[in-house]
Amino acid sequence: MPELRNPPGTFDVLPSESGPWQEMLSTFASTAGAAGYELIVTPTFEDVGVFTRIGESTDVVRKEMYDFVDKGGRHVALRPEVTASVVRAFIQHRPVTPWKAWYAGSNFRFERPQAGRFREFHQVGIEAFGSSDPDLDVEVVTLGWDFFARLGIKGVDLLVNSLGDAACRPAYRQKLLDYLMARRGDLCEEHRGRVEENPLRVLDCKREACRAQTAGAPLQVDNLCDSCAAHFERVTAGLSALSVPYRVEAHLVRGLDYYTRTTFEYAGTMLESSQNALGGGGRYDGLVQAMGGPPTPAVGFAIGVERTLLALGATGTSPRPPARLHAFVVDFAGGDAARDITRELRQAGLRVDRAFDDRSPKAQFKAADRSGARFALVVGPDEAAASQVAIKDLSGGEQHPVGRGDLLETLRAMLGAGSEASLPGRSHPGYNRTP
RNA sequence: GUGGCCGUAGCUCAGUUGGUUAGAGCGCCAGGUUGUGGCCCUGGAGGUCGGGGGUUCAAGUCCCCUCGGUCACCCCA
Repeated sequence: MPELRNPPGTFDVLPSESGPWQEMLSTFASTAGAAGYELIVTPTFEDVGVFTRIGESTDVVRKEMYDFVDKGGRHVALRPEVTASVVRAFIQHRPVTPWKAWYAGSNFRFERPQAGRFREFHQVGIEAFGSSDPDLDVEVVTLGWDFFARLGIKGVDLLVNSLGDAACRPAYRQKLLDYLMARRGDLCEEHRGRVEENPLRVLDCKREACRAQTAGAPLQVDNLCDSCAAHFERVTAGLSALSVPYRVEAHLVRGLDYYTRTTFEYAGTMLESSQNALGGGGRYDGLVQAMGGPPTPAVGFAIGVERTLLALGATGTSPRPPARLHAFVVDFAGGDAARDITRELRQAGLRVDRAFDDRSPKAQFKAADRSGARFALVVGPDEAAASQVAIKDLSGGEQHPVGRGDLLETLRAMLGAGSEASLPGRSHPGYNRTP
């Protein structure tokens, strides 16, 4: 065992297995970009206050925060999620609305790692500020759905719910609390003493005791005020109109308690592990104001990169591996040709690699083969003396010389317009690895 | 924070009731082919048996502690 290792709950994505990451991020970028969302980059750490506003009673804030006092005496925290940072940036910079942003990056939560759960994990997500139009909810939910579809992931369940707003949530909360208090003794041990703290949580409890009691509990969706009911109706109607299959899950209560009205989750039914939420989000019409900004409705989602990659492995569909090399230079005539040719071809837009350390021809050809390159460009003493390069097709074996000056042109012709599609693929054993 | 299972070469693993210099396959490097990969043959490099302590004439093997991994609870991405 090496002395120095990555910290618990973190991991390396090695060059040989980073293809799916790149594929996933570029797919997300183009999906969000096509809908008018633009990249936002915010700090990975913030003043701890940015995150405590997202809900003092949530586990994320209470016990999972990676916070510390820095050398300047500031109490900061590595972000446990990105939404709070985006809201902070929105308030700080006051952009004109509607304001639509997407992001990708690390998040940190101090928890015991397990399948699909890490201390540093990655999310991609979008946030849209300044509109309470239910059709924006539909756009956001659909974007996430389409993202999974574009990756070819099968078996995603879309769960939607409405948590109401300031007008109808308190009344419902009281109604639910009355119902639960009457059955308090039959709830699970955990919730028996915490009903008043957050009655909605009980609905989400997975224990048998609670489930039995909450089966007939009043539901928020049945107790929405007129405007929330109309909003939710428009959202579900929109999803139906766009043929996005969803299921109303009245017990869906998300972990961050800033959500209002629409909440949703993408559940991976293909995952064997118990962490099967691929992503989730909702509307948070009160958060901007709660964090000191102007009253501004907003909606967004976050999707877990690791879990989505797990889902890709589980469904057996993998993103196309990245293109490999066009050519690999084999030079055993001193190295000048390798040095010059790689530069020339790379500047011309080709993907080219070479060997170093003056290795034997055999070793260099072996390296060329392993690189997945389509052609080997061979320069030995004979070719060097004649100012030639031998182009060898690595899939077959035939080889013929061309003049040094004709190399680029000839190679381009042989590659067939140099399209990416002409590159050989390669299997990626790392695709089914976790993460 | 709590619990189950697991730590032997880069990877996947074997190692007999504790008993001599700890093995295999794959991978890597070299040679077979004075200049040619993918197949084959031969050879080589690579290990404080996660770490520490204990029991014993003797520990990879048994005991304790610790670190790490993994899965689950909780919660969530």
